[in-house]
Amino acid sequence: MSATRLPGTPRLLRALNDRAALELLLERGPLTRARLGELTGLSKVTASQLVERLEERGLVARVGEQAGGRGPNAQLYAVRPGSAYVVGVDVGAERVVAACADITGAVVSQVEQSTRDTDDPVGVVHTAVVQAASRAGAHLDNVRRVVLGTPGLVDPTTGDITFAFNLPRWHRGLLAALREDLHTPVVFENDVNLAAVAEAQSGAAQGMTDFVLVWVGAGVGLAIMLGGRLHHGSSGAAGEIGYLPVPGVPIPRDVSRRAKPAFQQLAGADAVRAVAREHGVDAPDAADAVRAAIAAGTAGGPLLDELARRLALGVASTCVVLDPPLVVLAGEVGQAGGAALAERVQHEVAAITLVRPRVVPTGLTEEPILRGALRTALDAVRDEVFGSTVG
Amino acid sequence: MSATRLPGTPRLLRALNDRAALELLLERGPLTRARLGELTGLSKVTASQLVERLEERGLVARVGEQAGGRGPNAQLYAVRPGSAYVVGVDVGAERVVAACADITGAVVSQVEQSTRDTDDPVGVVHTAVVQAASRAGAHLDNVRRVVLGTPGLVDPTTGDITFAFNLPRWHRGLLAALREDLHTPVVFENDVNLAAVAEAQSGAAQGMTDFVLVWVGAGVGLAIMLGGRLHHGSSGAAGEIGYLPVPGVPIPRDVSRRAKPAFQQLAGADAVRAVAREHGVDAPDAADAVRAAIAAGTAGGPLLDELARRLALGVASTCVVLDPPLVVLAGEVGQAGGAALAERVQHEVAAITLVRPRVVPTGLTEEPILRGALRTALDAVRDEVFGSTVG
DNA sequence: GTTTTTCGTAAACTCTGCTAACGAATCGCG
DNA sequence: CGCGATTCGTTAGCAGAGTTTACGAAAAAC
Repeated sequence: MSATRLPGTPRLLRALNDRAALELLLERGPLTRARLGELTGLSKVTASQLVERLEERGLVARVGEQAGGRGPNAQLYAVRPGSAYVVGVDVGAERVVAACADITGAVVSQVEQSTRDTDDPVGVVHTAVVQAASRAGAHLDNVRRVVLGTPGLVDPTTGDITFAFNLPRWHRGLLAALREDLHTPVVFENDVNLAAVAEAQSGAAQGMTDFVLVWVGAGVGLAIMLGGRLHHGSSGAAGEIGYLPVPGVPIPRDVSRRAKPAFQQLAGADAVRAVAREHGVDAPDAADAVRAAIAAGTAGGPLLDELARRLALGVASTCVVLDPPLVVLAGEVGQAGGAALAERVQHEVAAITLVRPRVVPTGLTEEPILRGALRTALDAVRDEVFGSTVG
Repeated sequence: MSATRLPGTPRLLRALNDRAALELLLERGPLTRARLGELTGLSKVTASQLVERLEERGLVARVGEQAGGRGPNAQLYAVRPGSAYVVGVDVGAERVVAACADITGAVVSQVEQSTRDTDDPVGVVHTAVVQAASRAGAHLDNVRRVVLGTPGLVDPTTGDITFAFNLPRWHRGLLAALREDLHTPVVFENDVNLAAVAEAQSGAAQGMTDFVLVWVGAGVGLAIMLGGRLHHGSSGAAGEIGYLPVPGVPIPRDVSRRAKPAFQQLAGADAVRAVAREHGVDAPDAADAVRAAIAAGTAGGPLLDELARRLALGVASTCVVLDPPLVVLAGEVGQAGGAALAERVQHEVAAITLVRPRVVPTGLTEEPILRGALRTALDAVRDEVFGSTVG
């Protein structure tokens, strides 16, 4: 009938303040009641009651005393790590890495397994998740969310994988299998998107709310971070820049799963190897080729220039549309290229468009996709456990 | 010292509820105290006190009675139109249109003037603003904001125009001149962005929070609406798709103000006229040429196909990056092309990329830029006058 | 003309946070 | 070593905001 809004009852204040306090405890480490009052803007006595309340709910705990001050020693409080856990998984084609983090974000365990020598890859993933949890000492009931990072597109309405270009077929059964006996939400997320989340948390885009991450590996991909949130697009296909119609490659007039996307053909790992060969660098792996070029110093310049010229076409298209302040180059090739490649791309982009984004290489080496998966899971779980601010 | 957050004091509730009530009064017309209670979720008593408060603040007023019910006639309340005004201006190269709207959004006056026969265009704009206000019966002190829609880029930090491709020089002096004696905020906004705002309010994108608008006129431009808000980009240059590096046009290796942007060369009005001539259609104006092709029925097909093919390159690039659910074609050429052109573009985009956005022509004929300017001004002014929800 | 329903307003209560005051603990200084 | 100065945490009373309950008055229904 009438779309009634959420009322504006006093109870809302509690939720708001409790949430703010918990967020502060996570960000600024253990805090005293008094300090928490200052930071939230609440009075000393209200802050004190708030802590008591959260302690009763089991969300925070006393973790020590702060000596050295003038008056009596203040009690320090922190979020209780054990109040909830999450599991993140990097589901690659050949290996699976799972990790478990507590609600403070501390990574408590990590498991890696190969899927090459098995004929039950779904089982492998499943076991990895369960193992990660158990090694963390987390009861499965206390694992509140599992986020799986994979290549391919995720349908934003169903959460299923809709299009998987070079993705093993078995990923399909994964959601169902995990959801069946883990009584917890399980979600997919695109791997490149997760890498961007990690980059924003502790990589080259630390503290930035707006930037894009260009992934250059076997395929090329793009993650878009706007206002601190990922932009997925209406069908989850935002950032599939492999399909950019760029100059220099014939545009397939009928997109099918067979046709090779234009920009991908120009800048994917296959293309990188081919270009490297033309420049006299022969390596089994695209990233190796790039590293060789960099090691060669001046002699490697022309190869890097050519790669930058190609990448710049896609980066320029992206930047002309979005005008981000920062572009992060990631993926095996992007990482291998380092500052040398990033600088060249930045220069090249500035040459062909008006926008002049900063282009930098990834600042992460250790499992960016996995870290991003954990972070994504944490954000969602904190909303649940701490009580959402918005209703 | 310590970055204290906003407290969570009871007073915040007032602000929240008052704001919600005002918003409802704007959206759902005059309301009784009881109905307002239902819609906000507040109790009858609180809603009643709320109305009283707003009436004292001069923001709402009794506008009648609702007879026909069972009990005593309920009093109807509505937002007082005169509590604030805004002025929007479409600043074109050859003419200026200004309009004044009251805080309810009703357009109260509209003024149009040519800038061709004068050597003081700044004065013309200035006069138009003042006239629009006075004809609306609004005292200048009560005009709380002026939004100027112009071509060119707006620097998000300063609000000044940073880059104006084919923009008369005198726009520079405009901000200063208006701010000098109007004691009110004056801001520039890109005209294409404003068209998108209007389209979302009452055009082809009505009710959509995510879509893009492609402007095809003398130049080509793009406006990006995400989550109901315009995306401007870090330097205000988001959507300058004239600079897209598309196949079929040599990419200028050194972007200067002289060099013609690639996609612009392919799909701007000049290109449209040229293509039309090749197809045997000779018209003084690009939009006329398109209309002629449509009027020609089957015979005009090939021309429209070619235009769609060209436009699709830019639209595809945009959609590959953003994956919007809807693309609106606007501008003189986009409007002239109507459904015939939009359908062809939609088909063509689907052929070269994986994403399949709906492509439709603009649903607005009357001064979209002006309407968008008014709407933009209103959104800001309501935040000020009603008290912002966020602090 | 009576009954029923609804409007608007009081009065009393609940929930939340604030200010003031105070005992207790700790350090600094004579 | 003792006293004063500070700061922690708590208790008590108050102020702001919304809720439930009750009620008189007005309009329609019967």
